[in-house]
Amino acid sequence: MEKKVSQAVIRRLPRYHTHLSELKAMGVTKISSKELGERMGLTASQVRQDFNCFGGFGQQGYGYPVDGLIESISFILGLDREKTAVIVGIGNLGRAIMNNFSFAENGFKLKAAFDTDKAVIGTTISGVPVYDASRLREYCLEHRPDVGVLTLPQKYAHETASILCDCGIKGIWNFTNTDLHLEFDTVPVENVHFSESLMVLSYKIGMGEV
Amino acid sequence: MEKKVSQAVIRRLPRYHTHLSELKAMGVTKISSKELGERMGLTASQVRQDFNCFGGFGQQGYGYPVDGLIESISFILGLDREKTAVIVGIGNLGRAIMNNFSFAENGFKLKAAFDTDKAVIGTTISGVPVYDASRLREYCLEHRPDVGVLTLPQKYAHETASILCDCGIKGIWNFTNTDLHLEFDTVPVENVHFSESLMVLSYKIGMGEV
DNA sequence: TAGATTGTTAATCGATTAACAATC
DNA sequence: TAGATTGTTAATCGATTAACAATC
Repeated sequence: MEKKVSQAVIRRLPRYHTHLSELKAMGVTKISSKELGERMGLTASQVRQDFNCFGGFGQQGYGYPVDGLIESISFILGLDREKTAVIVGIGNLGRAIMNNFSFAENGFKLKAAFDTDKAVIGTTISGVPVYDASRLREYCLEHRPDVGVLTLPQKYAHETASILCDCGIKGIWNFTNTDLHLEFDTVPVENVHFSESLMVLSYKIGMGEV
Repeated sequence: MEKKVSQAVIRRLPRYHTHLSELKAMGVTKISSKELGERMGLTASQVRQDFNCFGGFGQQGYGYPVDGLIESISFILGLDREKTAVIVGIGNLGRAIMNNFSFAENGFKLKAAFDTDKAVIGTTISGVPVYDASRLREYCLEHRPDVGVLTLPQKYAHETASILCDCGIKGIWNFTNTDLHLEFDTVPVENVHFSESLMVLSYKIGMGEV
């Protein structure tokens, strides 16, 4: 937080977090920028530059404490703060996320799900109640969730995002294969676009590039 | 293909493809770098630089033909080539991808699925046969799929990736929340890490940044 | 022709890498 | 102390933006 942290660094922070957590699970307590860099495919220099964005945490001659680093990164990313979320669209993907994804690991609590299918409305999935999608606005105005997860068909993405924004949502996690950015540009959107990812893989295969 | 295309450009190509396809569906046949840039949140200059990586396609005074651009990008990304894939792990996520994701739109044909659950082995999901995971190596050696999709539990990710690489897989589409890059660095890996994405959103929310 | 917009070169900006003194 | 590794500055590299002549 001391210095300005660039987008490029922010995008790497989750990877550091994942790798450091893995190291911690293996019982590693200290690591050098060189070792960590090798593990992640970064230069030692870059690792040190990145970590220095949020204050020197290393010890000259020894390296960085794994635990301290994880805590630091968690703080920067806001993983240690309690946040709430709702999910809209309980098809296969929505269900997959509700059943398998650990919101808790990132400090999120999934409070409610919404769908239009009468068969699921009123039920509970992984302990989360499913409501009628027509009640989304009402619910959000009352409970003020922080994040909306969009796992619904693309054609409903914009109107739903619009409702969420109206209700003061703080961020949108967008799984529909369309860009929301510009229409609602005061609300941060994080996209998970399967299709774009597979297109990049298609390119990499063709070129034999890594 | 004429000039070297940088990683940054490649990452933008799928977005151009998506936006141009949307425009085409709306009946737009020509677009200027300025308009397209505004739509996507890029400068006109950047759009022109990007397109010029693979040969000038615009017409001075008029703009770019939407169709020609889509074709060009499809060619660069290799979307027009027929590719095959297998998916390993038919939990909620695997099933979601099999049922909802259009491999065909990206030129892929999903040929087989693998799982360890006796209840699904021998069945068919969205027209794709499900085989016993123990037969993965045998299948791949015989059919030589281009891409392996990993939607299985993290702890099996590495051994499975290892088998796929042994069998000459050309690329891995990795949905497990772990990095495969370095262990198999001759095979391109494209990661879809939900957790990393949500962490970035968590950061954006905290900072109020877009 | 006049207006618009590209293709392309030059200028700027930012991110990565290298180097090294500070210090544990 | 000697060895190792950080913190940090300087150098390099690459990507984005600006500018403008070419031309449809």
